[in-house]
Amino acid sequence: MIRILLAEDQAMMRGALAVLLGLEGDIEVVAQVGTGTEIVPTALEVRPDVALLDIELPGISGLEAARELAEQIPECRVMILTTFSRPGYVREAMAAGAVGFLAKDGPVEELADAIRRVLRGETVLDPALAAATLRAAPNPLTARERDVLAASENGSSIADIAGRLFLSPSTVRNYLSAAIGKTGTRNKTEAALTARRNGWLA
Amino acid sequence: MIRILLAEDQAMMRGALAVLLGLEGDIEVVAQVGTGTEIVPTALEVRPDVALLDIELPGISGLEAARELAEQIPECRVMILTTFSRPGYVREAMAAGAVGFLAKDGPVEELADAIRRVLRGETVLDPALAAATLRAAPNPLTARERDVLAASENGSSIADIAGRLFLSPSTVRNYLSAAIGKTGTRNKTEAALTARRNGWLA
DNA sequence: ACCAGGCCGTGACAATTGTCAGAGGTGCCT
DNA sequence: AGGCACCTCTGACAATTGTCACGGCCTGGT
Repeated sequence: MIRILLAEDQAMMRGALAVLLGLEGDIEVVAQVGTGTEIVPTALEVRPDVALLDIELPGISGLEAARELAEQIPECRVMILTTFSRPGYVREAMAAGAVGFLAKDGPVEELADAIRRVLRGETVLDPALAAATLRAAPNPLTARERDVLAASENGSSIADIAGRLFLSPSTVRNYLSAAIGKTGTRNKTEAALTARRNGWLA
Repeated sequence: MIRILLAEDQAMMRGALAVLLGLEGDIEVVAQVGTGTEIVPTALEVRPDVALLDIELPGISGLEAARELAEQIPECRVMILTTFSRPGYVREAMAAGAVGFLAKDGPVEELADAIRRVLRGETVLDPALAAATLRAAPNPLTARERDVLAASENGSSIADIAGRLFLSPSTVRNYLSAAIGKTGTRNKTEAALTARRNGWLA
């Protein structure tokens, strides 16, 4: 029996996947969590063979959890299951030690088979997605630029961001200006959107 | 047998729900679509008892499709299944003639039962959500303000929006200013975000 | 020890954005 | 006919944002 830990924030999706995987004769969902924070503690307890992680979760992200799992439970294979096939996500997932990357816009039928394949030691990654990721520019933003962009995502003013990050408004404006240049956009809102779309934030 | 039409853009979610509902002895998923545009034509063809519609779909939205279904196939019950329990969505769904509103963050187990209940003529709507919707202010934005806000969601400049909507920049600025006032925000980005969050757009 | 690159800041300037006070026009309701 | 709500536009002004050029402070690599 393949023991699975399933991390997904949308309860209905989580439940549906759990039932579906449970129908496979050789797969057993031994734990389900709805937040990123629960992933590592739960995994330490149940010792799953495969962790199936969404990226965008409350608490820590699935990518961060993947890094921690790789460190603390190296024998547990990590597979990322996400809504967005963003180049930055694929890159980060692989860097975090994931051995599988599946998009939620693919057919469900692939899921169980993908799990079996990663357990056999194979890497599951759509070749077209891999190529697109390699073709796409890697994250050009510095850590500080990422911070500032992330802080601007809710439409905050520069003064707000400066206050929140304990920086001077001028500095924030400089970082934003740099980010606008690097993203090839025209203002901070566009910059934040494209950075997010490319998976360059969080 | 209860005949279901399932509209949901995320293939994995759609497939999982279809399998799950198929496991129920009295339910049969007779059609699955991934875009809003396909809903009405498909429904006209297969004549489902219940249409289970996501709101945010490519093409037309589930809410628009619900309105059309109510007109063209009044005997087909419409149930909305959505990620976001936005007050504006609930309000619009009910106004569009939907008899059920389910959030994807609820348990899957409720789904089949909810379908049976709407078919018996009951209305399925979480009482707490209904109360929150009634408590929340109804959409205060005029049609034009909505247009302008929606056009500003991607971070476009006022000049861009004006060009796209064939309005003068001054007019766009006025609408945005009005929207900022009505949403109680400080700039167009915040205004667009809160309007979207409340389900006041599209 | 030196340099490159990142971090933090300043000041000045131009462009964009947000506010306010107008002034018409339409269509709907009473 | 009049009132009302909405649409469209203008011009002026203040505030915010974006750009540029600059200087200083660390840190890691050579």
